[in-house]
Amino acid sequence: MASKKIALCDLLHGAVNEIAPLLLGCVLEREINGETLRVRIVETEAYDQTDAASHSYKGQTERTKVMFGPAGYLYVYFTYGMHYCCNVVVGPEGYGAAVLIRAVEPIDDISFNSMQNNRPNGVSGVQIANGPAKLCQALCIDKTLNGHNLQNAPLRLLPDELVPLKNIVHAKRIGISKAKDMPWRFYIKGNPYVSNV
DNA sequence: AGCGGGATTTTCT
DNA sequence: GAAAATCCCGCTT
Repeated sequence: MASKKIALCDLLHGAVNEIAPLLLGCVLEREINGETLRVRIVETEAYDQTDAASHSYKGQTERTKVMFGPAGYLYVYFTYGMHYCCNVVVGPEGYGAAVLIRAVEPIDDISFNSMQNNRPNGVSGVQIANGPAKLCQALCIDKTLNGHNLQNAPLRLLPDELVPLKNIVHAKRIGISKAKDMPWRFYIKGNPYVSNV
């Protein structure tokens, strides 16, 4: 036993604002077109049903029903007429909570190159995945993955290195008009892929 | 470096 | 009918 591995279901047990920082450092493994892309999560934001900025705030709807389902599933929403963003559903079934994945870092060159090819107009460098809609485009995540179980192919969430607390920055959220002051955005200190530093 | 606007469609009022 | 958990481009300091 070289390292103690955490099970996904254990990691997702608790309050959403406690789980959001724990997802930093976890790996997303996306299988697409015969390739396996691996990225590390470097920035997250917490949302739950007590929060005026959350899609689950006004109760369950057709769009948000995945947020009210069991933990460990993917909630994908479409916004601004052109963008997808993805969340990891947490919390007990019946409670609407999820963690928005805001930025990821490719783990190897194969992942980096494929992700860059998935982004239009020669976007390169950290720009390929330093935002919630950017990473969805880079990893080909759209509404067909809404409600997907993250323990299965073609998209898995794998607990990995726990990021030490001293390397995690705790900040206000970005891009929302309500409840802006809730310090529910988390990112890895100094990581180049973090958005809007 | 920073601000402002346009793209474009789903979702809810 | 309006707003939206965004991104990108162009213009101004």
